[in-house]
Amino acid sequence: MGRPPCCDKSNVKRGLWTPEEDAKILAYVSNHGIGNWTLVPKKAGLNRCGKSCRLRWTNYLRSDLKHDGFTPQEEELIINLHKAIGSRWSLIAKQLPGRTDNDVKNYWNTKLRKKLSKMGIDPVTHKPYSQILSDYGNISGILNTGNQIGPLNKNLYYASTPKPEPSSVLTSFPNTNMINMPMEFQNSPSNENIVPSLDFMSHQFQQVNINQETTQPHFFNEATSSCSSSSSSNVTQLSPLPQSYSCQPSQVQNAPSSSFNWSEFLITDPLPFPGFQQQQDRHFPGFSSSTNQSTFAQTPPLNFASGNEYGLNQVGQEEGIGKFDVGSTIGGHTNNNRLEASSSVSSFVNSILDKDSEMQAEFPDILDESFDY
DNA sequence: AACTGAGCCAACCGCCGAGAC
DNA sequence: AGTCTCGGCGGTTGGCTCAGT
Repeated sequence: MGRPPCCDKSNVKRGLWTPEEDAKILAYVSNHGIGNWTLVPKKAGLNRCGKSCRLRWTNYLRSDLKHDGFTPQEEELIINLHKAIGSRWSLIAKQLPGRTDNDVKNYWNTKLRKKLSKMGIDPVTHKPYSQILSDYGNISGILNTGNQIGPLNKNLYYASTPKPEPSSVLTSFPNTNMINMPMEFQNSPSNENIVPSLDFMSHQFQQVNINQETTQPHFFNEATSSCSSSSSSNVTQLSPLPQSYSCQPSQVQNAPSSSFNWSEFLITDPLPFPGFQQQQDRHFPGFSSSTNQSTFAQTPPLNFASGNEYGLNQVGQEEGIGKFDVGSTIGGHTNNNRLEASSSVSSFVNSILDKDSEMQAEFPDILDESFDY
């Protein structure tokens, strides 16, 4: 039953590609075009998995790819799109001609994330660290029920946090409530804009000369983990944290002891995206979470490149770079063929709106709160 | 010259939805 | 209807390069 396997994975070559192998793929594609990748290794005379051939082609060999460095315009577009839709690298890459999702992802991880962090902006939430502290402290103060369970575990912290600079100034947490975040709130997906991100925590600890043995808050010490990023016990059975550092549901070992129905808060697509509401408000004054799609379709086009709030170089709008033209796609008014958003993007936006409405209904108090940059 | 650590990036891993069988 | 692969995707890793010591 089913198809035969595409290749014998134990007998295929792995690792870096040689120029000869590249030439074989190029020759094959130029003669036959791209189609069934499982046939490519055999027909091209390669001892590689078809999936590996496809990746080599899409990420490196395609003739339309750029291999030079990212421009400031591309850089800012990536930042703005990441702010709007998170780590949907393929969607972001579609707005950058000649770039692959792998390119964008690597560039983000190696350059942009650090750059934002140095500027005092949390690269996950795209909010200033000071505001995250403020938001988190306020929420924690309101909802603190006495549970002292941290959303991040020690291993994750150590794995992600650079060694403190010897010259760092010894301070303390501005608001100790942040280490006592109530469990109920940690597990609400609507809390994503408020839970301190890993990057934020990393940044925060760079400002603190931590004596790991004596002064490190129990926030990081308390939990143990069976997965790479979350604690055990009842804290992280379902994680509200962004996908990049949350446990997969299959990794959950123990059912929550609470009668609270956590499954109600599970969403398969971890919306909302940090900053999306701000984007709506910024570009469409009066556009509320409850705005329906027909209203949305009548709004002006989104242009994520129009802002320059990070102090980076202004995007070259004269070249059309950065037109994330959601409005025109949905409304059917396309003015920029080169960078027109795909239908998947528009449906993606629709799903955002749907989720947003659901979240608004379920957590009105939290989502009504505005976040200003 | 040798070693070390950070930066970078190509490639792999594992998950998922769609569709073939 | 159930099983399986394919293709797409995001996350992670391995190895190369280079600067600093």
